[in-house]
Amino acid sequence: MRPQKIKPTEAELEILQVLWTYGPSTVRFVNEKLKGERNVGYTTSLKVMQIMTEKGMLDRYKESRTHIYSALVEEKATKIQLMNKFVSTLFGGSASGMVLQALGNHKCSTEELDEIKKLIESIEKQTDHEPK
Amino acid sequence: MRPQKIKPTEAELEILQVLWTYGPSTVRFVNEKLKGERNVGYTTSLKVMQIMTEKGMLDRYKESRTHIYSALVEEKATKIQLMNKFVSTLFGGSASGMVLQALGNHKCSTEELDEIKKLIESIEKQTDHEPK
DNA sequence: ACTTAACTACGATTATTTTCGTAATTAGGA
DNA sequence: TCCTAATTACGAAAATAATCGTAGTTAAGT
Repeated sequence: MRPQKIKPTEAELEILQVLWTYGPSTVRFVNEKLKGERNVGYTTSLKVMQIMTEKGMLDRYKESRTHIYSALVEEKATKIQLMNKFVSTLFGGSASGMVLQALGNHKCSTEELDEIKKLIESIEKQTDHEPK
Repeated sequence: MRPQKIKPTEAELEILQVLWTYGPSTVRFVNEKLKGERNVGYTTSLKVMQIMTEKGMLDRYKESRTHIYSALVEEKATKIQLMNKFVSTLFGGSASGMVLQALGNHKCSTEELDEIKKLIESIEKQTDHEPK
């Protein structure tokens, strides 16, 4: 009953990331951004984006000679799904297990840590008042 | 300068997960576990494990007619590396960003949340006393 | 109208990963 | 010892992903 199985490849994910961050963009723009990270040809990006469009991950419209592409798959839903898979494969489905690992091995600012604490407290409060 | 680049494929990761969880195992055992999740043939598992051995991810020794395989790549280090990549691709390198997302969309027990809080506090304490 | 630069379409190649069939090997029981 | 069932080795096909060259198209400026 779920909307659809979203399973972007590595290359597709990079492109989605650009579109999510900057909004609807041309192939040229996306490719420039990707080239900031690694070496990738223009037609390579073009091809992947065409395939993504076929798959229904992207939409596009023509503006003058170029196409403007935009993401059809939603950022939040996609990340949640990828994280679910990640957590289930590597941490036996335990989100807290992953969180402990993540916090233990990344530098976080005090502000970030505070934000997490706040979230935890709000979750705990909810649980108290609405025990389901 | 790092030991090596660990980049297990999906199938390899599943196998590592079994070996990490249950310790040194036969192909038969690993394959049974995998079949609990999805359909996969015996020789398929065998082949992947042979390849992993070639790559140096697994070691094995012969016991009677069967081989006993064990993971050579360390569980913690591997997970950390995979998480780093995951966080950097999907959350712009912000671990706290991922944590917020994870906590917001998974069910965690009160105990788990408390454990996370404890960790955060201990990190904050460290930062206070050893400002680097 | 012509030229040019940018863009798209598309096929094809390469690389990687996953899968499995088949033959050879081996140990244990009849 | 011989048969059988389990196991390994190996090659190769199938599936998936990533890459790029080339040809054709288009619009903008001259």
